[in-house]
Amino acid sequence: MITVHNTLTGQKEPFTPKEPGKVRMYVCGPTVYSYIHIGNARTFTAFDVVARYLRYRGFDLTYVRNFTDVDDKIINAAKETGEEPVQLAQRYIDAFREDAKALHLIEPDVSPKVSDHIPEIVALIQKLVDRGVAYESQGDVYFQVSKYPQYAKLSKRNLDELRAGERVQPGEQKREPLDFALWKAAKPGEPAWDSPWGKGRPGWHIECSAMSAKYLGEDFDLHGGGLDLIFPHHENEIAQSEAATQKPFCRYWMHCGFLDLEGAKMSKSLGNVVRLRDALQRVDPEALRFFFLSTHYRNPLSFSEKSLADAETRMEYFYETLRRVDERAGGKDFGKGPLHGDPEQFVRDFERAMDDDFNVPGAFAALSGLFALMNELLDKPPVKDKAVIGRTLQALREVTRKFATVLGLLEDDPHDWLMRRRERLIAQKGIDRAKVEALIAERAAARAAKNFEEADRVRETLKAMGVEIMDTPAGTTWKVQA
RNA sequence: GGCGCCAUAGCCAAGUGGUAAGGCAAGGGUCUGCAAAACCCUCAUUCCCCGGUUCAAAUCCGGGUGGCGCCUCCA
Repeated sequence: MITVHNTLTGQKEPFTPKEPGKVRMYVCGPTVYSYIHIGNARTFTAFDVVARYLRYRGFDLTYVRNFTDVDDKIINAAKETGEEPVQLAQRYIDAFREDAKALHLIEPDVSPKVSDHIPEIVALIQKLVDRGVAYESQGDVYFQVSKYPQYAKLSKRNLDELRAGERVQPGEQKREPLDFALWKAAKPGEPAWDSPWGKGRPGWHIECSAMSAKYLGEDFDLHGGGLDLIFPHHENEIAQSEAATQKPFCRYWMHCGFLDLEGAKMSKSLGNVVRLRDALQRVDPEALRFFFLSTHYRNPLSFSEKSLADAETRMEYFYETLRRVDERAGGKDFGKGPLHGDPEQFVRDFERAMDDDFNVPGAFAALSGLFALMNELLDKPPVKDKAVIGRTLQALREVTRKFATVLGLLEDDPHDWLMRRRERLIAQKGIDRAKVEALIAERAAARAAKNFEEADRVRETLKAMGVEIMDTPAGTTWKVQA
């Protein structure tokens, strides 16, 4: 039984989708006016793991994540670049797809764009107008909040307080301050579509109501997004959808906590926004995922170079272990027979943590135990029987594959991953590979001649260059110190 | 001001009534010509503070203190 912290109730609840065995999930995707930053990436990674785990648990999942490609910010950005807004939006949709792939995010089943769903949006607005909860005013259409008594049930705000703080923007034609735009009359040069209220474009919130209804139905199971979307975006979605359909909208609302930069908020005005694609130049994608997942999704997460380096060191441990396991036991036949211990115990621990509101940090404990045991079997086997060790290593390796599928980690070939990381570090530190190899050969000669003083001197020289050498039965290998 | 979140070892971080997961760092050990890697051991009588409820609280309640988010575009 999976439990989920539901923002609607503020509590952890048993997760029971409307239709048994089937989950319909909607995650608010990016507004494509620029590249996504690492905060966006954290949220998308969190829901990526939610989606993966629901599938792992056997649910038939329909996963929708939209692109908001019609919006004020896009129009403004396009003014600066001189592009057409649609063209700029498409450029950033393409960029997002690249970023998402690089971060190992699974593809949603549907990635709808606002610009492809104007008819659905217009129809939904019309329905709200017909029901008398929305009104036209000089080419704009507004949702009348006072007509929806349950307004603010998600964010639990006091309506009077909200009214006191609300200001009507110049040019807006609202009856009441809290009313929000469903449709905005076109201004010259802006993208516009025909509607019963004249040329215009959708307001911000309506697209999610229209598109989720189209692909998931009017009442679906899970809706996700960043913490900041609770108000007003999700609040407004609920109001629009429920006012239109006269039935409860989404049943479970999940919100991901913020990522900050060592305590400081990431914001454009501070000039400290870290783009995902820039971060991925410096750190391995899986290490970045590991970092995102190292704190529970609802808690704040603090980004720093140190935390990134730590994550990568941990990934190196995992991959180094897997490389050795594959070398020892990969593709071999150890026959049938008993195992050492119970590999399934790790699966049970993993699932118990994940079932509890997707507690990935808790699941990492199971992962740690699994890797410690693999290393123990490799280096200090507690049993003598080589077949038992081999079979157990293979079984444990299979368990890591299960976890990998859920976490989107450790999906690479271990050898490839380690080599790629080494290449990146060599490039970053500007290490002269030929010189390293020459020094290692020099040292090998010294060792062969039992001249250990000389050998140690070479080791020190390499160390000063940032290169660490390891003597193995197969010869001396080296790696770059992170 | 309103709403909400958070406060656990040097650091990161789980744990929402039954007596403190996991990781990093550190110290000791095994292994090694020396190292590295790996493994083993040690590392919070205690969970921001003060009260209360309970046989029992990091966990529930009340009151503080400190940090943060939203209330305006924001993942």
